[in-house]
Amino acid sequence: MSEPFESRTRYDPAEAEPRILAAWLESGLFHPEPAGTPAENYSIAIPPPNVTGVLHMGHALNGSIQDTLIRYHRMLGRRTKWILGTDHAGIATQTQVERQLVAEGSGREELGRAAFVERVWDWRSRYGGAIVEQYKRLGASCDYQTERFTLDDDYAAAVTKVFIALFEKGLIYRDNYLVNWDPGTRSAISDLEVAEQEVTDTLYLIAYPLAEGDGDGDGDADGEVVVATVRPETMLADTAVAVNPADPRYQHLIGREVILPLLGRRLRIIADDYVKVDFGSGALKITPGHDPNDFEIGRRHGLEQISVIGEDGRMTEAAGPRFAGLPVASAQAAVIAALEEDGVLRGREPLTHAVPFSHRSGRRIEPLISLQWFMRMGPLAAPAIAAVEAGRVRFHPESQGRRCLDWMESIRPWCISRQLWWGHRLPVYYCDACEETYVAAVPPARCGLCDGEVRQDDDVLDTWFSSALWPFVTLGWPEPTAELAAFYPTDVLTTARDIVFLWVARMIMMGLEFTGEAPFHDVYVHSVILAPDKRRMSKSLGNGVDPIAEIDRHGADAVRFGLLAMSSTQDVPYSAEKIAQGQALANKLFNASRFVLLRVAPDAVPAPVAAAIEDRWILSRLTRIELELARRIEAYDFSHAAHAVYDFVYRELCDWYLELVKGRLAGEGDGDGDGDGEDRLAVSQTLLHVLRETLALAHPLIPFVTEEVWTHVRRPGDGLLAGAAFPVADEALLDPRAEAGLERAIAATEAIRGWRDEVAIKPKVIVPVRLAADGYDEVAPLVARMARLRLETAGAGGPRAGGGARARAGAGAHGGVGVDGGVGGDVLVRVPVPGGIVEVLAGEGVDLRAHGERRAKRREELEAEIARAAGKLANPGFVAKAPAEVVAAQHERLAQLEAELTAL
RNA sequence: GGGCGGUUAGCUCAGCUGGUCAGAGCGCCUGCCUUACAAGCAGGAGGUCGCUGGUUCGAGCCCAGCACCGCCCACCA
Repeated sequence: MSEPFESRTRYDPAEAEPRILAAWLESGLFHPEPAGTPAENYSIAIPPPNVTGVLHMGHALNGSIQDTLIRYHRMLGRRTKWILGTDHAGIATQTQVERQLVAEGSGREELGRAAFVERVWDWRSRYGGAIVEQYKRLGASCDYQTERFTLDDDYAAAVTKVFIALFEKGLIYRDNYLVNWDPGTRSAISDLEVAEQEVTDTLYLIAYPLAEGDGDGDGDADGEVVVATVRPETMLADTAVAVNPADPRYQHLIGREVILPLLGRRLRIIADDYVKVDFGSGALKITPGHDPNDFEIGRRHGLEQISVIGEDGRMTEAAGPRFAGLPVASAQAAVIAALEEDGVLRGREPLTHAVPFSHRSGRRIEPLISLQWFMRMGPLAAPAIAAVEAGRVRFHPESQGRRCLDWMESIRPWCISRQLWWGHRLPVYYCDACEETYVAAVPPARCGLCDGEVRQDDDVLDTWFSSALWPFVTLGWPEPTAELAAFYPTDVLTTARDIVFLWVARMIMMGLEFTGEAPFHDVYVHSVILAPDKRRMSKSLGNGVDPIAEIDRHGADAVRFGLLAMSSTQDVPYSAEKIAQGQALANKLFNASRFVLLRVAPDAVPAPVAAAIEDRWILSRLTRIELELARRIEAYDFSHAAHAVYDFVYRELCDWYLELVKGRLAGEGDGDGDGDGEDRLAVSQTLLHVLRETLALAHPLIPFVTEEVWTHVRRPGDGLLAGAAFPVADEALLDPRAEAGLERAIAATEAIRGWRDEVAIKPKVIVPVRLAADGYDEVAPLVARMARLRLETAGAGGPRAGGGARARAGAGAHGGVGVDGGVGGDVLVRVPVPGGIVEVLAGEGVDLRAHGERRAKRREELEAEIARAAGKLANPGFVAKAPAEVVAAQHERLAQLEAELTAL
């Protein structure tokens, strides 16, 4: 009713959104007081974005999904909490700050650990809040009052407690083990942070001469074994050569020795099934110190583990004086040169194979043996597997649950220590004097055995270790807080599939281990939004689309709607069209609301008043959309939910209902001349009711525009729409008869409009017709209105009271044929509509030839369809085996088609 | 090497337990500045549903094989 509606014909999100957001934040609606039980309440823990991060499309989609769920449940009256926070993101954050230091001509080593960590905190306080502000732009109704950070003191204390508990349980241990060494971050990383890439390397064939006097008794150095490798520099760490025990070429050599070129070490020839007979020469050099497979073989055969590559990416002393100190790349060249010199290089050929790369730094992984902390996962995975199998945690789609199970069932130890400074430092202390180790929250002042100094382990925990505790630590665990009691377990976890193992599986394990309950009962795994070119969005490709820029351009509702509409369970390319569709929807809703509010009496009470069939129809359709939307949201089917809202608003509400009631609102009423106050009030009440319910049901998906319009339709005492109730479908309003009637009316209207267009009748011309069709008792006037017809009664000679008054204005002025009254029974042409025909009594400029063509075409269609239906019914198999109702439906269809054909 | 998903209108995608299921948005063509919206409204054109067989009275929808495309897992130097 207020001024914007009178003047503005377009919804302006840039103007409205900040205002609405401020109102939401101020309302306190996003912050629930902890009370009630988790079963009554609804909570979601946000996947904590990296504190360094900026909002990308994945966040935007994930945020839109979570906010839709959160707002929906809040409107259902549940006490609703969306747990917000950020992740310290060890490697990512440290790298970012280090880069800054380098730019300043400094570095972390120069700063020292304490100062560096200080610097990161400083950085975080300055730039760390950016992404939270971006979530606000999206309209995310997180609990901004209780934002958490994975490195806060309380959080750190919880992490320490967990570490100690798992250590005491024997699940955390320290070991020398072959790890994925990332030369970029100069830290070990876990298997999950490694991604393989195809690389073409050179495969070198190297001859290892047989050692003398070791088997055949004649003392000759009578041969050689050729091995193949793409990493010749690692040969310096070889401790054996392996062959397949069944390989006839080598059987006689098993147990003998070869001489390692360059170093002269004697290597035993061992037999192991792992070696493939048909690959390369069938002999495999064994390097336990630098190859995962060789490491396993080495353990099986009790071989020594030699490390020739250090954590600094240079060759170690063990590589021998010629190579020690060289960077790996130069060492490779030097080794090749030396081998050639010695005449043992037997060949080289290109080999394309998969090689591990660091997800974090992009550098090629250097497998090497390192003293690290590990976590034994089997005992933790077992209860998680049971929970997923029993359906206590359900994945959507189910295939992701299967995938998660597969991973958990073959889970391996997790390397949890990282050689970084930014993170949760291990609560582990060593006494160097007596080599005692202490694992404790509070370190002993001095060693309990020898009274020596103790020092803390330098390493920090993998970021995912703390992330795994997210759903319960954010709520206050290990303290028995009110928040924990009210909101744990949470309800659903939504994410893309790339962190199902990295994060989701581990959360389930840790939740079960430390709280006895799975942290959520549903996991919704959504699409990855690809770039429009169908490749992954990436900085290096430069094909990313910035959601904030899209919000600036099209509004948050448009972006939310678009993302939800394009999402599915598989990857989807970003669709600018869907965003545009969302923007159009917001605008449509805005203008439809203007239409209502500029006409409806301010004193009208919103109430469903079924005064006419179209009222009963829209109320019935509204009820159906309410039922559908609730069903879709609860099934995590957001794409259909979005499209359902769109279709309802466009098709049913705007295209048909608003157009249908325009006349009644203008006071044409039931034709008594000067408008019908009673009917007008009824329409007003219904319109207001439908509008309010439409806003409410669309609100979880497109919160801003609905909230904006709500300010104009709300009544005294109504609060924000965000705090209003989601419409409860009133099934008493379902009205199949009204739906069938309108369905027929709409089909007839469309048929006549199509005909009009084809025979070139001017849009403004009112065409006099006689309706000779069944099923239009209640809706004939509606068809007349929408198709711009004037209904004559069969056999009558003059205009009817009902249609006459309405038709006069447009048609009379243009002098259309026969619209001056006095039309007789002469039928000009016949137009088929469902259930019969419309007899056109006269028409201005009807293109008879076009009409003829159209009729002929329709006749052809009908004949084809009749033939098909008749054919089916003539098939004895069909009649005998198909369900009776299907056969009956086919009979009815045939009858209708034939009736239409006859009428033609 | 194993597993999963996809192949439907020019483009991006819907199509539930087989029987009006051949659809939507965008794009395209035609007509309308109809007093909510011209970033709008009305109408229209456009597809042998990847290929080949099979099951069935009936198949985008089920089965088998094949061809492409994508993703995940995996220890072939």
